Amino acid sequence: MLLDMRDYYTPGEVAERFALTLDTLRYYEKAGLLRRVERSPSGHRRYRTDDVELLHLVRCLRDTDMPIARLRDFAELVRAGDHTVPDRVEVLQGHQRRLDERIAELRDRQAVIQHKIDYYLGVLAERTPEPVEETI
Amino acid sequence: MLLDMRDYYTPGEVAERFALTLDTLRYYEKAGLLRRVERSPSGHRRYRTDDVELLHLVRCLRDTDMPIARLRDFAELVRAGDHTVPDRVEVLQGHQRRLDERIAELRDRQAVIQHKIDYYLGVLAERTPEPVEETI
DNA sequence: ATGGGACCTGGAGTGCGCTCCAGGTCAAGG
DNA sequence: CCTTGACCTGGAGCGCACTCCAGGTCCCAT
Repeated sequence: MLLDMRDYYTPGEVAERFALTLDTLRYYEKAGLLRRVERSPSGHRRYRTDDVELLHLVRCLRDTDMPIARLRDFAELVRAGDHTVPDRVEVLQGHQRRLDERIAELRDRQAVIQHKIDYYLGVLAERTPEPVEETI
Repeated sequence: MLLDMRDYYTPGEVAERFALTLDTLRYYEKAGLLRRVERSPSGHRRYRTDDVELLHLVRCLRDTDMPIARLRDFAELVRAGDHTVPDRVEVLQGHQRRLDERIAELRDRQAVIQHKIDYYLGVLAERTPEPVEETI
């Protein structure tokens, strides 16, 4: 049962894993979100563990609306070497802060919307003046 | 001290109140998010309390990423009359549900990002092996 | 009467993040 | 040998939500 110990992943595998299209994957590379990915002799991409890990983070950051431009800046820090770790931390912490704010905003807006729903439900209750059912 | 009891608002006032541009305000009207707004004899828009209230809700829904198309559908329900209140409730409740999901997703992603931050902080701590300061 | 400011119109332009396409290469299986 | 499928390229196109613009009107204060 030949365990497949390849040390790389094909574009199809990576795309599926992160629920991205091949186009998006290539777009991210062009945009500088990934380093220039390795190739097989035939020119097909080979994603290394490093790429996949970075892509995992990229996915999280995109899912939370970090713009491509900021992601590229972050990726450049990664490529620049270990001495940029403090800068990377700062970028990520800034993002977390913005996320906290965004979540708080969503909650606030939700409250306003809930008021409207409750108002509507009140209107409905009035319109159908169903007698309160009493348990004897 | 002549209290200004106008029963309408100018475009400028409305735009400022909701932090929208005049262009966006007109765009929303064209897009069907507001009913065709009244005009002064000179052709300038006059927003009524109704418009302002709807716009307030529209603002909340846009701030929480409801697409323009769905907002237009909602606005059409509003225009269609009181019998659509149950439908409106359903639209709003559906949106609340999606918001709950979105918030949950943001939190999940935040956790992943926090792991990365912690990992980086670990790397940094190792690199500068500061002796633990002990309180005597 | 003149200048400024708020507003009007229709339509073009922008930025973002993909998404699609035509035409091509390569490797494996029947 | 031929087909199939996975992948390649550069570049065009798309959907969304605005945003900007030129050229115009109206009204009020100096």
